Amino acid sequence: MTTARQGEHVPLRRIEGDLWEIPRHGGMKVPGRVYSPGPPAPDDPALQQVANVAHLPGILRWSLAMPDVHWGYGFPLGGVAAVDAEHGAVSPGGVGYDINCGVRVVTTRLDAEALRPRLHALAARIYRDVPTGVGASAAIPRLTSRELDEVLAEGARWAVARGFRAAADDADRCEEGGRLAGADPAAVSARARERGSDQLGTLGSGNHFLELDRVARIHDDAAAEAFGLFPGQLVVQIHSGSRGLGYQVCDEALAELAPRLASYGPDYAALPDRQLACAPVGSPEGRRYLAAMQAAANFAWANRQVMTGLAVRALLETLGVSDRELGARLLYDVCHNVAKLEDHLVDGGVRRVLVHRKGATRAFGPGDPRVPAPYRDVGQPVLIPGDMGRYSYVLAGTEKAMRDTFGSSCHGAGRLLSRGEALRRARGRSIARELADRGIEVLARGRKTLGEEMSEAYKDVAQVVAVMDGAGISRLVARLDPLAVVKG
DNA sequence: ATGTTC
Repeated sequence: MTTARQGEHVPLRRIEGDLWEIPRHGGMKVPGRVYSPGPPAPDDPALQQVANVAHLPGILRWSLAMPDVHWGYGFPLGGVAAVDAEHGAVSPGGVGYDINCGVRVVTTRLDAEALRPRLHALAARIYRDVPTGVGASAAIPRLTSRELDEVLAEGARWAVARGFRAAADDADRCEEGGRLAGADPAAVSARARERGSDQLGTLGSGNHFLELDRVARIHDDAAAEAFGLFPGQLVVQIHSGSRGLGYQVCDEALAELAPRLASYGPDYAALPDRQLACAPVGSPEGRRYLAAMQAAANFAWANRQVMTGLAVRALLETLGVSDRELGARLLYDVCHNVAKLEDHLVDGGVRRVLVHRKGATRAFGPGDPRVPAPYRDVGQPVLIPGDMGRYSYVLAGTEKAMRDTFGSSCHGAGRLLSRGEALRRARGRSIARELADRGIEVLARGRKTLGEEMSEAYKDVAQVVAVMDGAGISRLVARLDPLAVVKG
């Protein structure tokens, strides 16, 4: 039996519009499906990975790729793979190193332009209070072992209860209520715990950011109203994950699963890439990874929640406004690196599935009881960050996403240039100055991250979300333009 | 993404 391998061209045929199929071949259990503006490049290694993922034991329907697909560890970023929750395989590479990396948007009642004179002071205060960079720590006092257990079990709610919040109902406005069931703090190693204990409330590095944005355009009046968005509004956007704790959980799981892969049976032994290391969902190793991954996801939610509290406090104190005048509340919080147990309609019946979303955002449609009540007529908010020099988008999930993508959408702009190539092109330039000239204040620890993260290193996220909107997978609701960016 | 090769 042949298998899809790196370096080969994958076969592609157009299904309709921007939707393309990689027909089943070799050991693929299901076809691949790729959302792409125009024909995908057949030698794109990310497409080979889409075909590789289609070999996963228990995979259902398709191996999916969103329009921001990009080569990653084993699985592509921008990929979705749903497996049978009883007989399928769980794979750490299908989640990624940054477990529950995700995005949240906090809305306010303030007009963004009106606070321009205070913008620098505000950004500087946030930059002071939210530690940034690779090894960032000490946003709040180091967690005791007992506190860390609580964070790992309770997620966002832990931080809300300790006063880190926009409003009292923040956790209800997170996907899954800001907490994954099944999380077991005891499944998180001592080393992962050590790394996490001083990192709650820290931003991290790379594409992570905390932004002050202005609602620049409304695409859908009714949905924007349901989401509490209006033109000119100041909002806070946070993109971060589970920091060193999640990295350690992923790293240890891969180290445990990779050497055992063949022992799980012929389907596992035949996987075309060792980076697809996985285990049966019900195996001891699979269950342990799931329990640790769920705990790391809860850490990430608590992390974004603490940063929310720090940012809201900075707004209140720097602007000298009351809680009521600020009117901060969480619009929504999505994870885009996670595997989740969900019920989906498969072949005419409801089935329990484990959906791996790696660089992909849940996008549940209207009427779904898993969408918070205020948004249920519209569909869940789908938060898609762009690059720091252009814009980000708020979309809404759709019924079509439920049918065609296990309720999933894209997650961001997707890299255009490697980090190295971006740095070469940034040499001799001041990216901060270039952004300042365009009215965007950026505060970052060093020049390196700014070079790696400059606009031209990324695809235009407007083109990515246009594919999702055109295919009916998510609907455009609003565009957010950055005013001030805090980076690692 | 990541105490960026414990």
